[in-house]
Amino acid sequence: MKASVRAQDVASLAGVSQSAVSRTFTPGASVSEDTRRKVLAAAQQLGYRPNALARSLITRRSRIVALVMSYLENQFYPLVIERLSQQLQREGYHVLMFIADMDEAADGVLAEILEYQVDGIIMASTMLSPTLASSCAAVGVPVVQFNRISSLEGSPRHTVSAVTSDNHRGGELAAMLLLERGYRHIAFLAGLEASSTSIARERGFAETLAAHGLGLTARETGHYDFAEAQAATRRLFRQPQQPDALFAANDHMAIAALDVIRGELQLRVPGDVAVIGFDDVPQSSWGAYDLTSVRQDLESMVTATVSLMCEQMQGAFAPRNIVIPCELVERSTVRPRIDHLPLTGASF
Amino acid sequence: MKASVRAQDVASLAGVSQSAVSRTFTPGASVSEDTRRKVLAAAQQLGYRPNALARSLITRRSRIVALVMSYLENQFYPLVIERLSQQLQREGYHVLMFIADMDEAADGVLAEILEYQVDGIIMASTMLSPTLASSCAAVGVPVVQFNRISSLEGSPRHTVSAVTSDNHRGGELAAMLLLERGYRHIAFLAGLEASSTSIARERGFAETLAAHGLGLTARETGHYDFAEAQAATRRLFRQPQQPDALFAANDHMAIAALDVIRGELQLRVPGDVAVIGFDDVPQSSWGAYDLTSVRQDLESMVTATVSLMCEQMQGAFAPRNIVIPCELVERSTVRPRIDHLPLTGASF
DNA sequence: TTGAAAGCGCTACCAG
DNA sequence: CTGGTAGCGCTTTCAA
Repeated sequence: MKASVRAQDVASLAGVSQSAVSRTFTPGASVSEDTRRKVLAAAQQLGYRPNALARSLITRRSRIVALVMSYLENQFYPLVIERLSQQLQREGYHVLMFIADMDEAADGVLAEILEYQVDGIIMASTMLSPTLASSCAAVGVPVVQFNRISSLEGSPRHTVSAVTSDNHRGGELAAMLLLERGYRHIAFLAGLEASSTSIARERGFAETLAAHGLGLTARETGHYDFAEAQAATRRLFRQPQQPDALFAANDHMAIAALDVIRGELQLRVPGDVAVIGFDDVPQSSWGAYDLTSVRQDLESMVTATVSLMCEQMQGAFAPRNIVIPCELVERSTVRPRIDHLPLTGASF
Repeated sequence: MKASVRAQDVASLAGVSQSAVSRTFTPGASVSEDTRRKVLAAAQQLGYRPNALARSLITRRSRIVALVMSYLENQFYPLVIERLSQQLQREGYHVLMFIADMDEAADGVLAEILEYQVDGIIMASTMLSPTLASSCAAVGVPVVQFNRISSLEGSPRHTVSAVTSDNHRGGELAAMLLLERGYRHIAFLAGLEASSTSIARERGFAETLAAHGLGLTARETGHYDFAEAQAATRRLFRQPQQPDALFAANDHMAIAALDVIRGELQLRVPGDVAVIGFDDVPQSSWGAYDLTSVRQDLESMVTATVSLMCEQMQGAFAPRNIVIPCELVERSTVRPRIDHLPLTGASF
């Protein structure tokens, strides 16, 4: 059934040595135009394709990058997969995909990945345990975290590279917008307590409020999950002091909140309540939501991740963090500025 | 930097032969409990992990399955990735991910995949050209198509296995619901003209209408794209005879249509217009849409795909098509039955 | 049950 | 530029 054409077969047919065949398929090797033609013809005739596994065994480079991910329900991540694999493909790498649970460290999974001699590992929306990080370092496999940074508690040796948005700044932008538009009872809907992104966004947000003499009216955790975010929203609005604005750690939860606020609580957005999300996923621009959001620059993040990865795969570099600016995208879930209205409280 | 522990190193430390190490890591090989213990201890100490590439070279099974996909914008497919890789992982396989363009055959990409000696290829939302299909067959790599079947024009030799929903039946269900609820000016929003799913859904839909003496009031193509589906919807409603119901080839386009119908055209749903989608993606149950849809049984489809794939990887089987039933999920974009209203036209 | 030896298909290093 | 030769790390005979 399976023919399995080897380089030797091609060599025999072409009347050259097996080495010549190898060279023909190695970019930048020295082969005469004549041999090259003969080899290519023979290869074509036999349907020969070099065996990447055998090649990797000797070159010690598999040209495979592992992508560990969870939480595909959030549309942001599918887009990451798409752009990341396209860009990696362009660099000659292939993506070995792994799905991990969102909240647990991906150790079990990664041990297995290592057997495939991957040239690098990209971790998105997943935590890398310090143990695993060091074992990757020991084997010399570069790791880049996407949209999450290592907790600061670990020793420096265990720190790994990361690409993130400027989440802190994003939180600031959200807070400034709400303050400017006159909202004063402001709530935050967190993602996962341990998530570095959620923490940074909240910090930037709360610090900016505090700088203007405001605290968080309420705060709940939605675990980045739609149903849980809905439940959290209900709790938020069950307080005696109802919020007049809500900042969610991502769009996915902001949309869940919008459904509760408009559908169940019968409140108007942005009249009664303002809502801001984070990510700017495609769904946020859908007509029925039209969500104001802090956009993550997916394209730049992916580009940075790929170049950081390539850089680390070239040689051993010190871990590096790349921070991508993010920007506010105004839609209709925060009321527009009304210039003739005097602002109460702090000035801007 | 890179230690690269080999079986030989473990053998030396454990004081056994390298073969013994190999056997220890080969399930079902005959090793004494004593040697096994010594090997495991040494392996642990050195941090040894078998090299899967070297293993594959000799066993001729890489335990890698290629997943070729496009069109991740439609939330259905990220979920497919998630479930598929989880189930494949459970069977001991790993997923090599490829993103292909939606409308072009995935030939370039697949030629590359073949070099990695994948044990099988799963194609989702992508077409496999007959040329490529036969070249896979020649190499003996099983191919399973997910949610798409080969065009019937190809010679039987080039037919490959496929898993689909019962799309024809799904179209029937949609038509029956609209007829029953008294809609009579019914339009269809197609996906891609060449897409087997879109074709089957339309056929089941149109045939059922025809059986009740009705034709399609209008028909446009949205190319499975949000913006294009919106444009197509505008064209649909620009006709002299405005539709009072719309069936879209998938939810993604149905949602795009809903935005246009409600937001731009200021029509009420389901009062003025009914909308039905296909897939039942999570977004369809979001409060702002609450879309009536034909549900594809993702879980069953994935399970069928995995078992079909495994079956083919065991030995050469004849190509097989598995069809999974689908079911109607009623939400609020089609008006409820009103029993006391006499139905006009055909009876049910 | 064990160890020695023969490759899997390829690249890389030699002389020529 | 070319062909021989020596492995990459592993599994799998084959004798012991």
